Amino acid sequence: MQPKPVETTSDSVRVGILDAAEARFRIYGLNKTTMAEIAHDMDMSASNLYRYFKNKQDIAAACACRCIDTQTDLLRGVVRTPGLSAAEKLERCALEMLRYTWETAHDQPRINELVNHVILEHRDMVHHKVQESCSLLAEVLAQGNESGEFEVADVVKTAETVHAALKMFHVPIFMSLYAHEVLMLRARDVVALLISGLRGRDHEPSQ
Amino acid sequence: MQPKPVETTSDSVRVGILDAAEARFRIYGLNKTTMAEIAHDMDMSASNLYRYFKNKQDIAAACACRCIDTQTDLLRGVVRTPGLSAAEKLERCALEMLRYTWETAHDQPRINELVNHVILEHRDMVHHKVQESCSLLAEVLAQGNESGEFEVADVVKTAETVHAALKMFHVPIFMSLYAHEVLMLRARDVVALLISGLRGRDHEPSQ
DNA sequence: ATACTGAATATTTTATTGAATATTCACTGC
DNA sequence: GCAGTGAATATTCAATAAAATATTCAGTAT
Repeated sequence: MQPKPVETTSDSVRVGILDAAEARFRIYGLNKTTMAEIAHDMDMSASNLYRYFKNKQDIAAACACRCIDTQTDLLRGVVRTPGLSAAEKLERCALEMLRYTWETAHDQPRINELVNHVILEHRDMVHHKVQESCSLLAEVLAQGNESGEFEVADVVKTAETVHAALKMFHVPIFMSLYAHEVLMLRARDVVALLISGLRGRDHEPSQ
Repeated sequence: MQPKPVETTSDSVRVGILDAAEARFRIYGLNKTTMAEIAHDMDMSASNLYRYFKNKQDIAAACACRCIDTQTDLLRGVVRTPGLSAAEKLERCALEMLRYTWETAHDQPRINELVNHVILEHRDMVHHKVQESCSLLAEVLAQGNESGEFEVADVVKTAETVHAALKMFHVPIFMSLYAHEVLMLRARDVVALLISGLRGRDHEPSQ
């Protein structure tokens, strides 16, 4: 009477394959990692990998998905931290996200390249990630409304607005264009200006 | 006693070459345009082009520079329009820039690709363009301060902050990720939120 | 000296092909 | 049926040579 083992065996193999693949992708990148190598790490034949994944692209996509989830988890961690004001959470969200994006872009260029590549054929993954981020931001805005810090009419729409204004700090391309310090200061400033706006009485989302 | 003709001849040839090159770049792109073709359009030999430009990359760079200047001119047009409030100018700046970026990305993909390529080896061009944009935004903020619409302590720094928050709408990559309408609405919302913040009394730039 | 050219040379792009890798499939042991 | 394999086939990569193009240069005309 185990609790929901469902497909324990098959699933754990899948996870194992992803772990092995990710480890190699990190070091050698997607193109320089062969199915044979991943299979060898798992003590199986290359052909057997196809029992768990449709093809190599699918393994890459699943890896990218896990990376993106890590980002969302990070945000969730901040948003669900007890004892922080909404304004503090908003700032931490922006700065944590920036830190993570920066570090990934610099310390794990291979994985970053992998994610960028996968995203090209899975636009929906980006939209899903953005939506999750916005949901979390909406939570913060709602908290701000309750505590009286903010006065936001439409938390969902405004979350999207805030997310758009912070886009620059989420996107790897900009990481190589500016120094880390500059980005941190800039992010702080943008958040401060946004918070100032969220307090305002007269902000009306269009339509 | 002409007024400053300086290098009239040589300069007009340079402009002619750039016009010819740009026309071909627009249609065929940088790589599929040869020096021989540009030279033929100008009724000269390919080797003679080198009297006016160091090499092909330089012609491309000069073309990219002209495109970027067009953008800045657009912004300047909005900022120097008489009879608009600072808030109206800010919104028009954002929307005009978005419209231009969108149209360029969609109608002139070759030129866009050219600019992106050139930017890689001339980072300074980006920074210069950003600085010019920020100067113009700073003008608007200063106007807002004078008219009482805004209360901005450091117009230069805040201009950079506003520019960062609007980054998403200036950068071609995002143009293919969202529908034009969505971007327009989102830009409007971001500007509205920023304006609301610029009115606030308590916004302090960090450091 | 300035504006220019055609021929010579250097560099880049393109095409080709053999090798490496991805993917499929018929088959084995449980 | 499920988990797995090795051999066969399809696709992609990488090295190379050939062709196209960029760049230089010696020289002409004004």
